[in-house]
Amino acid sequence: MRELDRTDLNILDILQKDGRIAITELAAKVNLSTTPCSERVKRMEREGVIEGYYARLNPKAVKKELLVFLEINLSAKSGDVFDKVRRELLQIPEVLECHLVSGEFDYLVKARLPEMRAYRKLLGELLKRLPASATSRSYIVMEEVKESLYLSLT
Amino acid sequence: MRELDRTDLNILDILQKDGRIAITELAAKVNLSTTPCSERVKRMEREGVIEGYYARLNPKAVKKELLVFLEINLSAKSGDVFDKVRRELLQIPEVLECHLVSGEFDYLVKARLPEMRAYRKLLGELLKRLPASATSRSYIVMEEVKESLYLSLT
DNA sequence: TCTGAAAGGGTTGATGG
DNA sequence: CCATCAACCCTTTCAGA
Repeated sequence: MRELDRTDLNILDILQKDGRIAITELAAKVNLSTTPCSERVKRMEREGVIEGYYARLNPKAVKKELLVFLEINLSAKSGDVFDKVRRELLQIPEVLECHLVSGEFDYLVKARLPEMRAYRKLLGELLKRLPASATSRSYIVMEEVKESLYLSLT
Repeated sequence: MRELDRTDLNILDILQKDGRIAITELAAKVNLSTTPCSERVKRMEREGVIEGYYARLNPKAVKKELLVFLEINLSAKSGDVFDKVRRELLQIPEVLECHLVSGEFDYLVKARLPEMRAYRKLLGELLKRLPASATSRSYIVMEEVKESLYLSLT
C-alpha cells in the first residue's frame, strides 16, 4: 500500500463530504486533469483506502425514529460464547454497529428501530438468545447531537 | 413530504449500498427509464430523505487506529451546562458521534484517534474544559465487528 | 407520471511530454 | 506521473402519450 500524498488526502477529504462529485470537478479542485485524478481514486478504491460510497438517509423519513445503544456483558468469557453472541448480533439488520470493548462491558451495540415496541421486541429476542449469564444495559438516545463518519485528514 | 412508494424505497436501498451508481444503471435495476428515476432521486434529495453521499474511508489507512466511546456524566443538569458541553464536544474534529442519552449517563461520545497518546490528550483536554462535577468513563474498542449506516427498508 | 430521443457534458483510454 | 484529445457513455431536457 503506497503512501498517500497531499493530493490523495485532498481527494479523500472532498469525497468524504461529497461522494457523488464528478471526477472533472474533483480534478479541478485538486489542480489535476481528469485522467490522473480518476486513476488516484481508482487506486485508492483498489487498495481499500476508500471502502465504498453511500447515500445517507434521514432516519425519520424512513421510520427509524429510535436510536439505542446496548451494553452487553458476558460473564462466561470463552471464545465460543463470544463467537455465538457475535453471530446473533450480526444477523439483526437493525444493529448498525457492534464493537468488542475493554472496560466494564463486552459488546457495545448501536441499533436503529421504528419505535419503543420494536425496541422491547429486540431486547426480548436478544435476552432469549444470549447465554443465561449475560447482562445488558440500554441507553435510549434523546437527541442526536452529531453523527458522522468523517475522518479529519490534517 | 410525500409518502415513499415501493420504487422509492428500492432506490434508497440501492443508493445506501452504492452511492456512486449511475442513474441509468439505477433506473434499470428499478425498472424505470432514466428520466423518472433521476426525478425521484432529486426529489428525495430536495425533501431531505437523502441527506447526502459520502465516501467511507478505511480508518487504518488514514492513521486512525483507535476507536473509543466516552460516557460523560453531568451532575449539574442545568441547560447552560448541557449547551456548553455540547459546544465543546462539537468543536473536536475527532468526535464522530455525540448523543444525549437517558439512563445512567448523559452524553455518549464516539471518537476516532491516531493512537493512545492522542486519546490521553483528548481526555485531558476534555476534563479540563468540562465542569468540575462532570465524570467520564471510557471504552476502548478492541475489535470492530460491524459499523454501518445502512437502514433496512423492508 | 411515464417513454424516447437529442444535446450537452463526463468518463475512459491511447498517445505523447 | 502528468496533459491532451477522441470515442463512448451518461445525464438532462423536452416533446408526446
